[in-house]
Amino acid sequence: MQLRMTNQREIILRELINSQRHLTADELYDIVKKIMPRISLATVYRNLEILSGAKIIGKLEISGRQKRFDYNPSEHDHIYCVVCHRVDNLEMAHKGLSTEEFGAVVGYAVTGYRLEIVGVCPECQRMKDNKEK
Amino acid sequence: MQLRMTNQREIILRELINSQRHLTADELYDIVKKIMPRISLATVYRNLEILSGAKIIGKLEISGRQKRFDYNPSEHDHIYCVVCHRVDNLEMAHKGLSTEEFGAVVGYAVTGYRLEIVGVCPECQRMKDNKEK
DNA sequence: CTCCGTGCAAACGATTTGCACTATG
DNA sequence: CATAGTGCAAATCGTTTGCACGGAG
Repeated sequence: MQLRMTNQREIILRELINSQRHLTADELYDIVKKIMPRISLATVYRNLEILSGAKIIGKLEISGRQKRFDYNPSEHDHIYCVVCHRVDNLEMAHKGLSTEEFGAVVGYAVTGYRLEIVGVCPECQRMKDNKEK
Repeated sequence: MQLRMTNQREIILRELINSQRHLTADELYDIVKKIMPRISLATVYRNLEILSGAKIIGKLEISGRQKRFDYNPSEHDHIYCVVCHRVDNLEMAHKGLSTEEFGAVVGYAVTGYRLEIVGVCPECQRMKDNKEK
């Protein structure tokens, strides 16, 4: 199955990048609808899923209910506002700073952080090994 | 408004702690239903919300669609299995280790991490200042 | 007795899916 | 011209809420 560059996919991608923000599917839908009024929300969802699967954009599954999509697909950390729920990027260039210093760089008043290491647990490694035999 | 220790609240809390796992509301509901068959899922949701608000348990809003609740209310990091979606605790005692070393301690094969710093963004700080004047 | 907590069902918000149609490569 | 993608509506999933009743303090 190969990717086709449809009109709607192109506009969705372009508007996400132009926004320079971490939009939810429906925020992006509102923007794209102004350009292509007959587009459906389902199309936006489908394309965001496909584009993040292809590593063309990033997907954020953190900080609350709605997924947000990141115009920048490369690895980097995020900073989240508990009041308005916006998410900003943190450049890896500042690695080694404390969370407070990290926040200060982008003007945030830091109250905490969430760290989740991701991987495969011992049980699932074992199951995988068994399958490969 | 003060907290009452009802039968259902007691069982919900006890079973979450006994499990020593990070359960979703419906996983915990399945467990509790065996002990108290007429309990409703809404009661489980309400109590988990109240107990985490009172810092008696922790709430995890990361790693995917469903919230998970943590029997351990104190600050600590988590490690997430991409295959079975379980979440384990990481003890702060190991601070200073790399993410890979962190994973090795608990037997995980680490593939990455998610870091989100939490705070108040510059705009929201300004709004707050204005309100206080 | 007060009023917090409960069970039930219905409502809700975000996301996904089945279907017939369209259009890319 | 094959088949990936679309628009629409309905379905689904996790969670919340309104309401009348029940029980803890």
